[in-house]
Amino acid sequence: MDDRIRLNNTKNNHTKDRILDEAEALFAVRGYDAVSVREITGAANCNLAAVNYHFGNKQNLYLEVFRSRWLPRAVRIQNCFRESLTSKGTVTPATVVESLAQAFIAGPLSEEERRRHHQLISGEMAKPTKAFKMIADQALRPLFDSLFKDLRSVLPDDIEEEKLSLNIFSVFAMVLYFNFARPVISSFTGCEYDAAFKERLVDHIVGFSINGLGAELKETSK
Amino acid sequence: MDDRIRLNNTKNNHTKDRILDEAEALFAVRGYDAVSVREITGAANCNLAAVNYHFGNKQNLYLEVFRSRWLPRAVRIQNCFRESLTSKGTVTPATVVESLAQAFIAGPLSEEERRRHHQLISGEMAKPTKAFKMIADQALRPLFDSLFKDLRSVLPDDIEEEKLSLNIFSVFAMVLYFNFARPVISSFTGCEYDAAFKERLVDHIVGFSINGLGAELKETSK
DNA sequence: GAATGTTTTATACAAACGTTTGAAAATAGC
DNA sequence: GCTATTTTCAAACGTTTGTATAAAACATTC
Repeated sequence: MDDRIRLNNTKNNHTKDRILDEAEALFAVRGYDAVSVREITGAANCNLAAVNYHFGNKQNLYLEVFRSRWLPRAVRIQNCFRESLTSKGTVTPATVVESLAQAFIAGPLSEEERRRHHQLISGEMAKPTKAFKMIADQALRPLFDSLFKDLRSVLPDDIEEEKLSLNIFSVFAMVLYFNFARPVISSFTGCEYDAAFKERLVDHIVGFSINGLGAELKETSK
Repeated sequence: MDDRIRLNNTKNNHTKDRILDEAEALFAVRGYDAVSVREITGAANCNLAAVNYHFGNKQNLYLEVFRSRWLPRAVRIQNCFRESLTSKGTVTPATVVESLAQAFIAGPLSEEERRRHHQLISGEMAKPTKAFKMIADQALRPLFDSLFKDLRSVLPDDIEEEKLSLNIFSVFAMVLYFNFARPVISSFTGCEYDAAFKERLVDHIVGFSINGLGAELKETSK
């Protein structure tokens, strides 16, 4: 049967799940083509043929990684965002951006999960495969639409749809960039991605999104 | 000899150059591993062994693509930025951001060149190879430092280094994102990347960077 | 035009790839 | 405890991969 009953969440003893876990980790770091089936099955401690037995072929395994690992995590992030937003009481541009940045940068994922998550989506955005349509339809688009609604309700009525979209993309750009370009940012700023720095990052994104560089200017303008 | 005398810039008749051109185009679209040497030499209309003869091996060819194709383009973009900035006369946060966005989004590169350029750098940022250190040292870091200087001179003296760095990264985040996430943005906004849209993009980046969402808010605030 | 240095060619190679196979082992159902 | 089903296994398949080689073609110099 395909839908197996999971008796305990503690350990992952099923070959199929082990393969998915190891495949995800490897695909995230090195990309689809650079990872061989032998490497995956080696890391998962199972036979070479297991990939083809459980997933049909390598491509299907890659897709299944997104379906059964990436998507649920995207849902967790978005739930975190929504909860954070409602807990703040009022919906304002600032609370929306703050909740969003927090959910993505310091949200419910572990550091390792976050790294994987953003490496995988970066790979898909740079060179989309069949997986991209799935995550665009099931995660990106819904989040975008809900942000669109939220912000439209707290921004002036006469704001153009395009302008609003570009604003959302700009916030996204920062959130994604500060995640996927970590090596560059760490190297150029000398900052490690610890809890304190991530907090400052969220503050920065909120400040920049609401006030832009203008905030800095006003502070000392006479 | 390695340094050959180029008699005419009109056509690319040297095997070595043809290989570089075709390799770059293929690497940009599909990535290093997904492209075979046979495919490259096929596209370049030369013998399979030509890659190893001229570049030693495939890896070296990839590096040479960045050294002799990507870097010069980065220089062209940065020159365009500097010229645009000095032509504007005064250095302000707005003129810096505008010149930068313009150079990257509507700058000196052809559409095809820009696509390649950003696909290659995206690939390296997502999964850095040996090429990354080179372009970081020779292109990214110098540009970052010069922006740092420019903005420091027109922002309050007491601004922290880290805050300034994050501001620069935020502008970069948008510039890069609006280039490399084109498919997503086109799909979600319904806009083609024509000259008019790119102009609106530059305007948006400048507006967002200077005023953030605050600009939208103020427009209708009593 | 013979000699020399450079580039291109066809062909070969071993290694690694994704996938298939059929039998062995493990598990589940009764 | 036997049967039927599911899962694992070692081995092999045919391709494709990056690289090497040595002869041929071409260019240059004397």
